[in-house]
Amino acid sequence: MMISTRGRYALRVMIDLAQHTESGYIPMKEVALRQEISLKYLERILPILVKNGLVEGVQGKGGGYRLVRSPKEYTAGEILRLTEGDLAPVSCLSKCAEPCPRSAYCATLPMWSGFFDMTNKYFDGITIEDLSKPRE
Amino acid sequence: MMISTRGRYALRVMIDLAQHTESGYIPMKEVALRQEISLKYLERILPILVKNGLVEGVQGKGGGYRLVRSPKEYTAGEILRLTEGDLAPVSCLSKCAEPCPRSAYCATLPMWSGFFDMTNKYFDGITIEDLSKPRE
DNA sequence: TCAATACCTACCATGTCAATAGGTATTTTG
DNA sequence: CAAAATACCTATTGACATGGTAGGTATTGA
Repeated sequence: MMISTRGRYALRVMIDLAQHTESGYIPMKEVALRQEISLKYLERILPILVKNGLVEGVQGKGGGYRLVRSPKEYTAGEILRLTEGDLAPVSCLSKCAEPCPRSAYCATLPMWSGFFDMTNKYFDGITIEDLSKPRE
Repeated sequence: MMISTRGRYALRVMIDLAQHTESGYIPMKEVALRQEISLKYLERILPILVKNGLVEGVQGKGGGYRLVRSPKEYTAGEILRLTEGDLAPVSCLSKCAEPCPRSAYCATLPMWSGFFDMTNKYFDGITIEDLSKPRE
């Protein structure tokens, strides 16, 4: 299990916002209802997206959230890396890991690195616009 | 983080056994020393490999473990799926998950499925023989 | 003034991970 | 036969992450 609900919910919120861009600011209450996700939990995820400049939040009546860029300018990779920390398949490749003394001769490290690269490329090749379209 | 130490250690044990096939049965004590892994922890991982027929274990003095196939006939994918359960990136794709009621219209499911397939193909394309060779 | 909203912090229950502890069963060897 | 070496088994533990919930405060529009 690599992607937790935090990253998955963040993606679904972004998709939901993309599907309602013309409606101005969207309250999370609506998104929570549509997506069947606890509002309280979403309220803990959204600040990550706000602080990193992916969405804009406006308080008060009539407030809510909206995307600050066009949906095609967000990649799934960007959103997942923010909410999940990173997409490293093993701890030694995580950005916050201390350097492994075995790395110079580790037989499996190239395999993990290759997978890591592939993972980032895969998710960076998918935009919120792609995900917002109805499925064929 | 997708792959835990269990899967990583299992791979390293298999590689170590592959690098010492000519020596008959290899005691885990030796592998633990070479790989700098706790013997007690390895002893909890090996039964998984034995029960699934990947390695053979012989008790008693002079005993140990050995591969039952040629190193090129094991894939990293096979070993990881055994020790990690499966390689599903999200819970809804895990084999032991109850069916998700949103699957028919979930906007992100195809992305996760595509990644799941890619993951399995990547690790199924790497054999223990590949990993046993010295790095270039 | 009130309602609706974002935003904030603390808390909690559950499960997994990574390992340790302390054995038993089996086999070879002296 | 005794001892050593090995696989094999089960219970326990501490740390941590996950997936929330609870209970607020701050801000804004009507």
